[in-house]
Amino acid sequence: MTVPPGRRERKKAATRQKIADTALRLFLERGYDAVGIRDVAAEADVAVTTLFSHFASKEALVFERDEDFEQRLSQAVTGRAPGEPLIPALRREIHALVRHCTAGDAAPVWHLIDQSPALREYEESMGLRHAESLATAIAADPDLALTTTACRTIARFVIDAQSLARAATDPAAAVDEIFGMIEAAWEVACSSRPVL
Amino acid sequence: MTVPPGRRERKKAATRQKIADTALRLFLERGYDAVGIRDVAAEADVAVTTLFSHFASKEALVFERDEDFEQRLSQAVTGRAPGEPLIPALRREIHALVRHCTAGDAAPVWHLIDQSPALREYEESMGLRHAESLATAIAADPDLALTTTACRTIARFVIDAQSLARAATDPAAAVDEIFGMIEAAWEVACSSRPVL
DNA sequence: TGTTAAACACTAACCGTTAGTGTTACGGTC
DNA sequence: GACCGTAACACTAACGGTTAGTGTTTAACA
Repeated sequence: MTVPPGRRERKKAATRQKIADTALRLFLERGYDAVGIRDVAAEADVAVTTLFSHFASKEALVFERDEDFEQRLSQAVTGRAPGEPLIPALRREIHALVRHCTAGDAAPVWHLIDQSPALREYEESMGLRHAESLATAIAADPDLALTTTACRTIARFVIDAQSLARAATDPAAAVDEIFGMIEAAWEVACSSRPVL
Repeated sequence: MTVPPGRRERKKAATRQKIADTALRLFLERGYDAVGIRDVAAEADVAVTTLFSHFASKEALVFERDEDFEQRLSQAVTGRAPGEPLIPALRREIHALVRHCTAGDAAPVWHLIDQSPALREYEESMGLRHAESLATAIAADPDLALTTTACRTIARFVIDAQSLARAATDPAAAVDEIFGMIEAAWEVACSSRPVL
């Protein structure tokens, strides 16, 4: 894991990165729908099958780093300071994520996403995956001891917050507004906990 | 609108219905992935292009009546008794929808959906559309006067409730549990309303 | 009755994706 | 240092959903 990876793995990672970079460049230049898989493969100088051995779908080329999202959310739960309440920790994380999407160098990519129905649909479905893994992280916390349904619900709400805030005119304010609502939902879930 | 439709429209509706029925029968018999569009078209005795002039995609064949969902949700808001609070009205509607999905003659169809990733993804994306139209209905109620963000948030939560409850072991109990949380979120949204 | 628009049909293709089949090239082992 | 197993990569050919292009029939309406 921590030892310097062999040439083979370096080459593999390089190929993957070259494909992803090429794809993103072409998508930004010409638009997502105007670029075919065969174009990307040719420009990256790999075979189509090679491309699909690195990425599960055309959409996955755009969401190359989506596992980071998933991990960051889970770690906001599992890695928070002892005794720190859950919702503020999540709120901080969502603030950071939304900022990352609406400003900074990732913004053009999100602009691309907003314009392609296929990408938006894929993003939603990613969101569900993230919500499920977040729910698992919440359910695993012994300090909380909530219903499965309550964990899943809160997780969904948090993902909704990210998605809704991105679309709002003032994203940061929207995060706060929605998290006010989530906080209240959270307290209901805690107070009707099965075993106190 | 209310006059008896002409022969042309009756024929069109009949063709559409025949396609939908044939598709659903084949899907239930052989499984969604094992049936191709060309199979459905041949069995319904229409051309493939005709099929696609009635349905936008293969998945849409399964969710033939999804506009009913959308309308029922909006009507639960706009058509509720004067003075009736919003959330209980929505809770009733979601209870009915969840019951319809988990029991009754629609249950086999939902079993089909649960087993196909393509159908699940399509359903989510339908859910977003439903949430957006529900949000519009909520925003249009002059008694409420909420932020756009608050309306969208509540609408999403309600759609989440439907989706989460369907997957729970006791769907009806899950609806109540989640709506307890939604009610709390709702009150926060109301109390921090822009103009009282 | 004739005009027009819409429903329908057919062919042929496009595009994402995958199966099948080899061909390298690297890493670990003797 | 030669050897073997394996994983990355390549190539062809196809499959399945979807659409463009081009007619042909049918029914509403003047």
